[in-house]
Amino acid sequence: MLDANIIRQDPDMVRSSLTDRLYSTDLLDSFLGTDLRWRETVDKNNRLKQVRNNVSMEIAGLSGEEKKTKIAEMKGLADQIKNLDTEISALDAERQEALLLIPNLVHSSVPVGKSAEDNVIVKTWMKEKCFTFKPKEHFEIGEDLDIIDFVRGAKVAGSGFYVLKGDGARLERALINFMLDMHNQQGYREVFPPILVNDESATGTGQLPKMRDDMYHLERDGLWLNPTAEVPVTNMHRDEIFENSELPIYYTAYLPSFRREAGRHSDTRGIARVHQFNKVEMVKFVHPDHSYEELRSLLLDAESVIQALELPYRVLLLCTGDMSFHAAKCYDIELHAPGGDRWLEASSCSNFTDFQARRARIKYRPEPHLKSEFLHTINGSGVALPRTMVAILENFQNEDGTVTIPKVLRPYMQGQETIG
RNA sequence: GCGGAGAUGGCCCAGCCUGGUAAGGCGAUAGACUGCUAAUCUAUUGUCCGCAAGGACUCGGGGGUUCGAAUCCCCCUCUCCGCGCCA
Repeated sequence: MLDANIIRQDPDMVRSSLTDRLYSTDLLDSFLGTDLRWRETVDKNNRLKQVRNNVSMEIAGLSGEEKKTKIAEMKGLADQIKNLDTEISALDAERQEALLLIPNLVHSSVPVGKSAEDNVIVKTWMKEKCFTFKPKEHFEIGEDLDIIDFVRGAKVAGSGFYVLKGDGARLERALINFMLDMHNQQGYREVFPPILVNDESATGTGQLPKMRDDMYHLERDGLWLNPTAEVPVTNMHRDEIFENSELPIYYTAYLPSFRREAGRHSDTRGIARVHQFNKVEMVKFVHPDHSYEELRSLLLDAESVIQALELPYRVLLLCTGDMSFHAAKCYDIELHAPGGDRWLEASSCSNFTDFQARRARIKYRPEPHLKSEFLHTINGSGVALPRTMVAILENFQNEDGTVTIPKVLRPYMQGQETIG
């Protein structure tokens, strides 16, 4: 959520940010109009309330006929105030609605562009792997080795779900432990939050109202299955104020995540795009002055996981048109999957600046006596499991159909060196 | 799920029965005073509107009654205690 004051002061800046992100500027105009009417009405009502407060004080000191007369006079005023209150809450709801749908302002270093094609490759690590045989795609490998079972997944929950079996399940568990251990060493505190989140949490990080259709909803209890650990982890501190000395705060969390992937029709084969997936996430709460440095270091922390796994990857700086609406700046890490010669997004590292903090009211106090201000939140996957699994299976496959286990994972698999 | 007790400013806590517009304390910061620290005194220490003067709002959340609600009524959330159920 943007600061209403900034929108009022510099609407043209907001307008150009919206345009760069390929958003309509209708929301901005609708906000400005409603906001003005809201402020006028609040002001008008405050004047009436001032009269009411003053007269009520007088009444307390009166008695008899005089008191009765005053009270009679006030009845009409009470009705007027009540009507204005109703009007104000309707206007406020309207302006909040617009405010919640306006995307974050883009950082000046973000390239302007329309689609994924305009993203900028800022780093490439390791050469794409060359094979002396034709590499298989991960779903073939998974089924040949009987470590991924799509049929059983579909039977249990439906299309878009799968079962990991035997060494597949163990590899998943090894990856989770390896990643958590690594992030622990990098200074992130491990947490295991609720998987279900309420409306306030989903609004706090920006999933609601815009992404409503992409989340699973439990109607009866009013809860959502988290689409990313970013939601519960960030919302742990909703409505909290930190002392400056407590920042920065780093968390890491392993959590299953759920996405309905409504309206998606391509990429249905395999485990690269599924409804339920594991992810190890990093979340930072930082001082606004340091958020871009913190983003860079978080990106490096995510990269180091992939480097340790010896997987070829590249880092993209997303353009304005391809960024999610709550990010001010975002890097994607893509893994190379040689089976289908594809690049798979395994991590998205974003600086949300004060966008989420304002929605979720997460503040810090610059100095003990000073007014609290919104801090900045940053997060990134470190990293998404299924796509890492795809990259491992496809990059480490051998001609005989077996898969070599990356060295760093072997301690997590009782020293086992291959699957199959 | 049932019964009981609670939720008050950054923190603690009074006020609620009997409606009159949030007392007091702690911590923090600034100033005063004092060889220094401490103590003491004074001020500041929630949100919104407003350039400002100023005003409005705020007692877990939402409704209602009233000229006026922390206080009375209704609904909801969370916490604690007991009971029930349960991996």
